[in-house]
Amino acid sequence: MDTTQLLKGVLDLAVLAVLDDEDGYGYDVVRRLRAAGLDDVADASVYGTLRRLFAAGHLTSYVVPSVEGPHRKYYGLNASGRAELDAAAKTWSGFADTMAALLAARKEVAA
Amino acid sequence: MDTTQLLKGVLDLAVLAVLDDEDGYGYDVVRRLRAAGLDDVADASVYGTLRRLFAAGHLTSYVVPSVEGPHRKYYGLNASGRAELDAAAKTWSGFADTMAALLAARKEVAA
DNA sequence: CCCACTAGTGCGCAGTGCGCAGTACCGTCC
DNA sequence: GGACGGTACTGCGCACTGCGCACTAGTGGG
Repeated sequence: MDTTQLLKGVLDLAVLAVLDDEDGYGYDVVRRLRAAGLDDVADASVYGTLRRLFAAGHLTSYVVPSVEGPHRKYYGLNASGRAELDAAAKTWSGFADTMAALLAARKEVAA
Repeated sequence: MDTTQLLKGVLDLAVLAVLDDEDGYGYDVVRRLRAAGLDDVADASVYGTLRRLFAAGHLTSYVVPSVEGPHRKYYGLNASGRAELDAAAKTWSGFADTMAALLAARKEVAA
């Protein structure tokens, strides 16, 4: 099974969740997601997601110069973002529950 | 949040799970998935998934004529399919757990 | 000087679910 | 007996989104 396909639609949620914890910039969000267990997220995906969420009006953005490299573009949740996070989390939970029920109903091959 | 995106990569798993329960044909699998809570799966997606899984060697197939409509193309899991189901279920569980942890870590806005 | 790490952007591709149209078989209703 | 609706499957092209890869650019080290 391809884990990158599982990310479809969920990466938004993951990024929102990470940013709700604390503002962050792309490179850092990638690290946090990896640390959280999403080992194989590609950086391009995260940057793209951030831009998409920003364009959708869910994020605020501000640039902070760095002493150890190029500037960092920080992103943070605004009200719309928090609402979106809430809604997405709810949708996800419902979906996950449905899948869990579907899997529980199958013959117990690997008990 | 778009539920159709959540299905990406998971539809295989859902179809495998449904077929593990009992052999079925496309039209029927759609109904079973809908009944299981996956309300908005499109039939074309299920047919496509079945063909893909069959092409991948995970399914057996046999045609059964029907007295109340066109023939039905039944699909069933073979050993490879069951192995795939097992692996996919495991992958999914791990992924779902990771997401759950990520969501649990966020500030409790909607306790 | 070249390389590695940090940080971001852009382009085009790939997988997969969906919409929609079409085919075909059956029973019913007018 | 022809139109219609439910059953059942196929095919085509589109949309979304994650990924690979190349590129820019700043910093510090061998």
